[in-house]
Amino acid sequence: MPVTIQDVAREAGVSVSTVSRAFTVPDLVKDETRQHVLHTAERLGYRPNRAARGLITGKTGNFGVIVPDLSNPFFPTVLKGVQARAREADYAVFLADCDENATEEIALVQAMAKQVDGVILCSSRMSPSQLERVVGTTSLVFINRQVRDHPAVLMGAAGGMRQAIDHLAALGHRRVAFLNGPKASWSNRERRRGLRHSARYDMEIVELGPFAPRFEGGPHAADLAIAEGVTAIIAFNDLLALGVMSRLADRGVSVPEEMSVVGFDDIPMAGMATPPLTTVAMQNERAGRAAVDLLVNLLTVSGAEAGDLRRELDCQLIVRASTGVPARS
Amino acid sequence: MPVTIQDVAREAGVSVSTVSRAFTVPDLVKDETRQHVLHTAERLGYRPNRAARGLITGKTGNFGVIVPDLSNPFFPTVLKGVQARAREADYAVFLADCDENATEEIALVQAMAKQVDGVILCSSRMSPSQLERVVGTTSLVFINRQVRDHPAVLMGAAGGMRQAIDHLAALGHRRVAFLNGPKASWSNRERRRGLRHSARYDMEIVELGPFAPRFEGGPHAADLAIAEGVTAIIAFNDLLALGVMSRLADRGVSVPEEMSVVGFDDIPMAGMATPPLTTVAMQNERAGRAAVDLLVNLLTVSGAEAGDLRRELDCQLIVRASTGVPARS
DNA sequence: GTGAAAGCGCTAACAT
DNA sequence: ATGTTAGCGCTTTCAC
Repeated sequence: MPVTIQDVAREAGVSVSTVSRAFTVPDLVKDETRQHVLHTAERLGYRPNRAARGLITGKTGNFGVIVPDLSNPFFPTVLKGVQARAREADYAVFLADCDENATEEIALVQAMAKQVDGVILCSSRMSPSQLERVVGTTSLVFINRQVRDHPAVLMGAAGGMRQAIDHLAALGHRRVAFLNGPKASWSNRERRRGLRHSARYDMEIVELGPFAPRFEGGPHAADLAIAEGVTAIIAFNDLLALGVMSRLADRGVSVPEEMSVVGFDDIPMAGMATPPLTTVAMQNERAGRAAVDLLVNLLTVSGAEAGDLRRELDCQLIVRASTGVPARS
Repeated sequence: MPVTIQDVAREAGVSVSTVSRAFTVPDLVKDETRQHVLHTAERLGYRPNRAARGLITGKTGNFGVIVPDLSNPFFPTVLKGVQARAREADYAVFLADCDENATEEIALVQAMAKQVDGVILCSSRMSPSQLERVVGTTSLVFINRQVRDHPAVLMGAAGGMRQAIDHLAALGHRRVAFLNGPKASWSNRERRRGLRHSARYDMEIVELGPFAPRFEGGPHAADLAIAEGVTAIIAFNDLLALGVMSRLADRGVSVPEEMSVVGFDDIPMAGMATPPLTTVAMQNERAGRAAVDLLVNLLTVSGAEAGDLRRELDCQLIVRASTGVPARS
């Protein structure tokens, strides 16, 4: 029932090779013939079967993306960028959600491998040894994870973290909590690194956690932070920050008058809908696009010298409301 | 470089047909042989090439999902359900974002068609005539869209809307605004329908919009609603509601003391992080799973009699905080 | 119960 | 510039 290349060839009165060439190497067929073939194909509603094509070329025109958890709004924003860029580059994308489970993640890469030219691993939860096992299965590009010299898009936290610290310091905060995210998370290490790098003699940092990077992790984290007597909280991400704020409200601690809260990630909605939450905006969508660029480049280029394999994106503090209230200290 | 069925056959000392059978029709090969083959395959790390298989069977083991906008947090939650159920049924999923653009949507369906066994169209933005054009391209299952007798998962709004209306009435509200979403949206029609169906003699409904179902649409909507002198606002969805609340805060109108706000969709974060927002929770994840069930059923069953083609999910009002403040009226 | 061979839709040599 | 042929990795008759 589907229209094949044979059908088009027969209808157009040429050989299949000519039809094939009209699509893949247009320059090799006479202008007039090509027009005719293309027109016939259009009329018949022919669309090349990429799977069949891939069988012989070894290229599928697809790639995969694996994210830890779709219900974490951070990932859809990255995906949005991936999607947009993928279509521009004429790639179709397989999506999978590994549910924060490294074993699942491996299985998914392997399941996808044969149907894709490469896979983008978003905030991979795999251990280094697990990672080694999948490397080589297919072309890999990482987002927010550094694996030896593999291509990666890294969303740095140094700039945003420094801004956050300076901001809080300027408001008079002297004792601040940092709520750790997942310990296997590169982003968490990166944020801690930024934190240490921005250390100030006049500010004490209390590290808490790790906590699940979700709303549900917030309440407990808030209780611990309050018990520590801090006047400001820097949460691993917005979701956690939101959970924290919810608990603070329940306990009658007002933000930002009594407690300043800072979150990471760019979930514009979070900060906009909850103005006292100050956030460090990440360039999620751009990261998604960059990852596709890297992958396409990797697959296109001769291979040996693949140009820059690493893309670093920075981030920026966004103060939406009156976090500008000095700590009572 | 990849391990093929040939490699396994050679290594196991059997023919390719036997290997193939060991995987697809295990009963047809002797127990002992099968064990040996499967073991060898495992050892070599062989994974059948689904594309090649699909070429001959006509089934790819993949399906596609198209959503209007990944940055609308409603869709990722549905996707989460789709993903979970897809993996259980051993399907891989193609994802595409049509950017609220019907023309894109058509193109995406056609582009996917050859690589999938079916497509799930989530809140399709296509016009009826556009829809007719893609029907027949591949098996289609709709979410929140009714197209003749095509399989669909419908998230009804009647129950939730009635609860919302009764709730607001009980609080003493007599003049309530409904902020319309996209006019091509089935969900919007469904919600309006629920609204009319729940009409009360003691309550006046002011319809406004349509507005984009996004945070950005809220501020303007809020201004119009205030100008209309309503004491409560029912927004098409949570995103819009959040935008409304943001504007209300800017204008010094406190929620819920001076204005009650109700949103739709299940973006748990929205209501949890912003307690004065009352929401009607939809069963997004379940809808995603149901859609996959429908599709799998459609592809598996003999075809003629495909069982139930429609799944209706209901919704429920969630009052998280003190919306329980009577209108001053 | 197992093997040999044909062929799915397509592209890439190799002719012409 | 175009046609012919041989497969890509797999399933599926058809023999044995």
